[in-house]
Amino acid sequence: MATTGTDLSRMREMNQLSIVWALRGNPPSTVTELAGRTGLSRPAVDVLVQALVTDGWAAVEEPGAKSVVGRPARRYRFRADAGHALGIDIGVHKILVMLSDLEGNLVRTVRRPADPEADPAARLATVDETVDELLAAAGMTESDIWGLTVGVTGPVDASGRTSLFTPLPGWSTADPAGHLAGRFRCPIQVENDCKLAAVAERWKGVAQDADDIVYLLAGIRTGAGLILDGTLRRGHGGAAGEIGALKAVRWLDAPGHLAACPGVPASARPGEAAAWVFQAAREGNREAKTAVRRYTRDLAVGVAALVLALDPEIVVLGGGFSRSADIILDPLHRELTKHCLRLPELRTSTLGDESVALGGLRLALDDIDDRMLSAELAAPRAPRG
Amino acid sequence: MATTGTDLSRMREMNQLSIVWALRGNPPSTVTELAGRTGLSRPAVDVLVQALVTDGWAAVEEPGAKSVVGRPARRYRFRADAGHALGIDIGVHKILVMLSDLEGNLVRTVRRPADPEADPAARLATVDETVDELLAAAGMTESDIWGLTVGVTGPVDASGRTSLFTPLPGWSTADPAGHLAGRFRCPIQVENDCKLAAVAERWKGVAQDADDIVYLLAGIRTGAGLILDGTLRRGHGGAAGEIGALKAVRWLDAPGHLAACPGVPASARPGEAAAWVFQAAREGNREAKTAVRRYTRDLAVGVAALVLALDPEIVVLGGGFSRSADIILDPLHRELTKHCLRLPELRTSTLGDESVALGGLRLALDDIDDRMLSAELAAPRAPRG
DNA sequence: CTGGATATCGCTGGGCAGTTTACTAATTCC
DNA sequence: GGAATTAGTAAACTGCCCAGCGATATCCAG
Repeated sequence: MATTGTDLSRMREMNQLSIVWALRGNPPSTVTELAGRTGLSRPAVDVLVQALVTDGWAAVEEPGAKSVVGRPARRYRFRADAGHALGIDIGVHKILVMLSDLEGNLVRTVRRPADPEADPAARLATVDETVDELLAAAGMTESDIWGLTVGVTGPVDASGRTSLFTPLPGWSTADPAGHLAGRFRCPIQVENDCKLAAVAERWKGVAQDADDIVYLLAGIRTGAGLILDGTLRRGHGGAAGEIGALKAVRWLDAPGHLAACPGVPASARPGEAAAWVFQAAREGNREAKTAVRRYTRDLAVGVAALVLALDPEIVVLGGGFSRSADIILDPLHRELTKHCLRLPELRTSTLGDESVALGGLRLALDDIDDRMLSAELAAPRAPRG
Repeated sequence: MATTGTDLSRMREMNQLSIVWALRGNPPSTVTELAGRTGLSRPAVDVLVQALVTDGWAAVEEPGAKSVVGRPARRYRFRADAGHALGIDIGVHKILVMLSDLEGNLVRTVRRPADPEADPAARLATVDETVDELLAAAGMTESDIWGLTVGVTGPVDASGRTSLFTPLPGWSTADPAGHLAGRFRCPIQVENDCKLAAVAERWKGVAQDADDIVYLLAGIRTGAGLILDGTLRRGHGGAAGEIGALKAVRWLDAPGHLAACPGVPASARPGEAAAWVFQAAREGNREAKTAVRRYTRDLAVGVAALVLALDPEIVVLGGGFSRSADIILDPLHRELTKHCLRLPELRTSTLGDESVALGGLRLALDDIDDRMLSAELAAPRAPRG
């Protein structure tokens, strides 16, 4: 930890930054309020915030005759619309793109269906179309986007590829980052979908209060994303959370218990079959209940392995099957009790299928913050990848 | 992240701190060298380092006629002996206490045998005697110790107890922190032995270059300690790494394969039996080799679970059996290849049975740094727990 | 033994950032 | 309309770092 020395100019930069942090996420603030939040004196805040205004980071709101005594104060707000971020979920069945401003306020969402059998080129073409539609609807161009994250299935290596494995056909050689770099000059991240969903749960989901989270994707696929000490755990090769690959953990076969349940309509697609079984179990069907019990039993081994390895505060149940959490949660809890030393809290995701794109947004915003705000504070401008 | 504003005095403090970091771990340095390391100007460093001298953090070394041209420079050194730290390993068979200065230089080590069957009171009495002997030999008193860490077996909760389980008889209700707080007024930490060993491997062992480490304690007991992103991973309830509790992971039974090997002398104690088997396997004994293969097969399941969950850079093989790494490493590597997606590097610990106390030292020193150096820089004084 | 080369030491003036203090401006309450 | 309250602004003040200069100490060549 080679701390480097500081001089006056750096100090001013830091104070300007501290004002940005005090402005962001708060309603338009007066100089006095900012002075209170930052610990700086009023004159100092005044000078700094005016510099932020001329730089384009902040905007003045003239006082709107508030019902307070004393002279009404000018209010300053962070110009969250100075830049925007994209979260792109490249799923098996859908492409979902979300647009937010610098404060993370959602501006627009566009969703398109995707053919599960589509090859990478076709899938990326759909991504392009979806992005086109969203940008057009929002009245923006590529240069308005300061950062974006792509969520894909399978572990993502340092180059943004999913070389180890992925359920998307042909995707192990696809290069989504390279493809998008042709359009976007901003930093582009590619990340595993479970990891992004975990990030989303901590940002806007049911795990906002926790620093140590195991996110469980329970659906036709089974996977996990880890947040430790409040930051996403990627793993040295990007493959953290892939406990399902262990043979003793039967995550690959687990959903098969549901599909193999007697009575499932022969015409049902995988997702429908599971939904049928959960509904049947809800209605008391004995065989369905057995299938669910077998499923959760297999699911629990992997969760227990993660819980024992990491001792998290919360396990979040997400993915398509989390809609049937009322059926899954109890047997899962019982199974985990058998395996674990210390049982973490079990919560059910409420973000639905937007969690991956949301987590992508958060990661893109974090990256923007790292580049724009921590280093130096120039005029607002899209960072270059 | 509510960054707080900064003023001149804080800036000076930060610069003084950066000089402390530039002094520590380096040979006595000239003002010019410090200026180069910190990026500050020579006059600034001069003033700050002189303040450090009057505060007692630094000492002047008059120039010793060096073979350089030009006027010989005064050299300043960090007064690492201003305070000291203790690392205490409360093991099943031994009590080991290590003393270091603020730079982590070992000053003295004292070891005493412990009765495996001793109750907590007797064990803590042995700890007291060992500490007494060490302090007397070093010519110090309790007030010279600024921080200490106790290593024990079993997961440690927030209060410093091992309430979940521990192989030390009666220890689940023992309170080593409370006991030592009667003597020492400095901060006292209690931590799991595997976790401390992991810290030691990153500090002075074979994993100094890695940020993501799984430490495997392979001995009569089996356990693990995790370092992620360069910091010890404790877990929300202090039970991270306890993957051995999973039934599918046969860590409890694994060493039994060695003890049960045909041909082991009936009189051998557990540790001796394992050593006998490893030696026999080395000499080509077929049954011993089978026992070792069975042992590593069981061991590998748990390691694979940790590797798949965390995707570390390095797995360090430590514990008593690591002396026979030549026999274990190959079959372990083969088994891991079967289970894992991406195989981390496998290394063997070289720290021996001092790793727990060493890791305790590192944790105590980190705590001292956090309290003394990051916050404010008063005159050197032992922090209060 | 002496003078030059070299690098540190110690000092001084300049600039900058934030604080304190004081004063003026704008609004509400009575 | 005046008192009370709060915001905006300007000045003086303090503290810190930096650039630059002369003084100092040592080595080395002749």
